[in-house]
Amino acid sequence: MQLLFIHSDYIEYEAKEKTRVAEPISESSRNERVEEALVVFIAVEREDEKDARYVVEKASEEAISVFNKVNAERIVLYPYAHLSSELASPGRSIEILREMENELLSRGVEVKRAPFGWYKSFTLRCKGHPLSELSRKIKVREGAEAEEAEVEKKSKALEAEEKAESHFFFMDEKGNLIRTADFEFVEEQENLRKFFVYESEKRRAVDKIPPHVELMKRLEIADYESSSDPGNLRFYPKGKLIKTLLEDYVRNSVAEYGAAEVETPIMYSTEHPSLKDYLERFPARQYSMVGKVGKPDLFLRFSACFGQFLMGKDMSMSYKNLPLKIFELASSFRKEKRGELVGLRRLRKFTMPDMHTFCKDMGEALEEFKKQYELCMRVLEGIGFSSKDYEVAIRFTKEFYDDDANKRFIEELVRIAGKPVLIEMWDQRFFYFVLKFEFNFVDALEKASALSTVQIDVENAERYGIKYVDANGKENRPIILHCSPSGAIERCMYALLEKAYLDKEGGVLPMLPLWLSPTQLRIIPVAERHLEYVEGVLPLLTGIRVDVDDREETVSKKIRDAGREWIPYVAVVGNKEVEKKTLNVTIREESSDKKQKVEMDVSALKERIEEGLKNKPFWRLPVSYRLSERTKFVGG
RNA sequence: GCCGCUGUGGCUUAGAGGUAGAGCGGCUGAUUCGUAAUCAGCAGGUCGUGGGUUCAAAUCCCACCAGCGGCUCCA
Repeated sequence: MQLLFIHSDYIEYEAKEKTRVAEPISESSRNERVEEALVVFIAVEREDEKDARYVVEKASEEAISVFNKVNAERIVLYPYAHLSSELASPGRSIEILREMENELLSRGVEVKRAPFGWYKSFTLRCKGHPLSELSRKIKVREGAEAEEAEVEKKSKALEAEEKAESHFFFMDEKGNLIRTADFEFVEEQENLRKFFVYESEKRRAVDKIPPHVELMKRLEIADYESSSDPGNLRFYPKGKLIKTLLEDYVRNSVAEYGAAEVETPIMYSTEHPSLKDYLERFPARQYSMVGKVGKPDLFLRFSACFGQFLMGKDMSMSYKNLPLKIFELASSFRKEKRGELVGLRRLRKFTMPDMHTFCKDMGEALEEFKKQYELCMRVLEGIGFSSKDYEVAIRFTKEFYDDDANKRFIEELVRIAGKPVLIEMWDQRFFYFVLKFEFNFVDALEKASALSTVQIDVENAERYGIKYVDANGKENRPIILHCSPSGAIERCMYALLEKAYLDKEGGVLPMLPLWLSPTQLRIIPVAERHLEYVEGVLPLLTGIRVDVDDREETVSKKIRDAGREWIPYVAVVGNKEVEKKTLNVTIREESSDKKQKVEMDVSALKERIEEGLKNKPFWRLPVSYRLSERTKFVGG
C-alpha cells in the first residue's frame, strides 16, 4: 500500500463523473470541504490482498502517528490510484479502504473518506511545514504469501491426486507385467534402471554442474540472462539456428502427419470459467499480469491447450472430419520454482510443439494414440535419438488396464518399443487423462526428463464445450489426444548436448547431428596464398554451411579450434590440394583421437554431406563465413 | 519457495584484514606455417549489488541478486 500524507489547511473535492468501478454515493456527499485535515492519498496494491488485515492495521497506525505529530484535527482518506502501478482489484480496494476508515474511527479519529472510482476535482492547501508532506509504503509481512498459498482452495482434482496411489511395474517385450522388485536388469538396461530410480527414489548429491550448461555456453548456443526472470534464456546465433532447425523439423513432421498449424494467444483472462480449474490446480505456477482497472487479470499460457480448446469449441466438427489434428509451436511459460530450473532442461519460458487430436470415441483415440506413439519415435529418430537413447514410460488407470482389449493394446506398445518399459498404474484417475506415455532421456547426472508424450484426455471436451455431430445428427463430446512429438525444443537441445557429453565420456568424439551443426564443413587454408583456391571452391558447396578459417594462425591451432567446435567435416588446403584440385578431409564421426584423413574431390565431399542432410531443414550460416570477421559472443 | 554451497577483466582462475596477479581470449607487431595451443608487446578489474564493522574490506557481518546441489515440483 502506498500512502502520501499532506497536512492541509483545507481540502475541497467534487466527484464529477463515474468510472467503471465507481462506488455508489449519495448526492449530498458529492461535494465536500474539510478544514484542518491530514489528507491521506492511498493506493491499495495487489500484494495487500494477501494480508489485508495486517496492511489496514499498519497503515492506520502510520496515519495516526503522523496525525498526532502534526496536530491535525481530522483525517481524509483519498483513494489515489496513480501512486502505484500494481493496484489491487477494485473490489478489494474498496473493502480495504472501508476497513481502514472503520479502524481509524474505532481509534477515535474523525474520518472522512472520498468516494472510490470517481473522477474528482480537488483543491488542496498544504501547510508547508517540515512534516506536512510525507509518504509511506506498507509492505505485507514476510510469509504472508506462503500462508495464503497454503489456504488456497484446492480443486477436486488436486485433492484426488493427493489420495491417488500409483504402482510401478516393468513390462517386457513379451507383455509380462513384472513387479519392480522382481525385475533383473541386464547390461543394456542400465538407463532403464536409472530412470526407475529417478522416478521412485531419492537421489544422492552430485557436485557437478550439468555438462550441457557448460556446453551451451562454450559452444555459443545459449546462456542465462540475469536481467530477466530466471529460466528465460538468451540464444546466440548458433543456438538460434539449431533451435530454428529443430522447430522446422518438428513442424514439417507434424504437417506431414496431417495436422493443421494454428496460432493462438499467449495470454488469457484468469476469469474464464474453463481456465479456472487449471489455475486453481497450479496457483503459483503462472506468470500473471494485473489487468487495468476494471479489466480482468491475465496469465501467460503454460501450454497451447487453452487456445486450441477455445478454438475447438467454436468449430463445427462432423464425425466425417475426425480424427482432426491441430498443431502449434507454442512459446509457453511456467513459473517453475527457483530451485527447479536448470539450463536448457527446465526453463520458465520454452517452446512446446503441441498437437491436439479430436477423436470420435475411445476406439479411434487408441488407434490414433498408437500412430502418434510411432510418430514420436520417428521424430526423435530424425532429431538424432535412437530408441537406445530414451526410456519409455506408459502410465494408465487400473480401470483402463482391467479391460482385456486395453491390456493387449499396452502390450502392443511395448512390443513396438522393442525393449522393457516402465509401467505406472494409478488406482484412480486424478487428472484429465486415462492413458499417457513419455519417452524419457537420462542424462549424465542420471536425471530423467520427458521428451515426447501423448495423453488421452477424457475431460476437457466437456469442460470447454467441444462437440462434434455424429452420423445420427446428434452432438457428442470428442476424446482429445495431447501430443508433443519431440517435447520442448530447448529440452531436445539439452538432450543432444548431454548425449554428446556422454559419448565423449565413452571415448567417442562428441558432436551434434550434421544437419544441426552450425558449421558443417570448415576449410582451413595452410597459408594465405591458398585462400584464392578456397574461395573458388565455395560456390560449388551451396546448400552446405561452410566456413573458412582465414585467421593468421598455425594449422595446428585451427585444427584444434575446429575440433573444439565439434565441426563434422574439416578440410585442409595446402599446395598439394591446390595442385590436385582436392580437399584433405577429416571426418569427425569416423575419427577417434587419432585423425583420419581422406583425400576427396569437392563434388564427392558435397555428395557425402548432402546425403547426410536429406529430408532435413536447412538454414544458411548466421555468421560470417570468414572466421577472421567473426564476433565472439562468449569468451574463452 | 525452503536448506546448503558459490560469485574476482569477455572466459578460466590466484589472492583468506594492509598497493588485485596470471593463463586463455582481444588489440599491435613479427611469423605464412601440413593436422589438438608460434613468439613478443599492449590494453582491459565498481572483486555480483547495497549496507555495516574497521585506521584499512575482494577478504569479516547483514540483506538482496544470480548460479550450483538437495528438498519439492514437472499441467
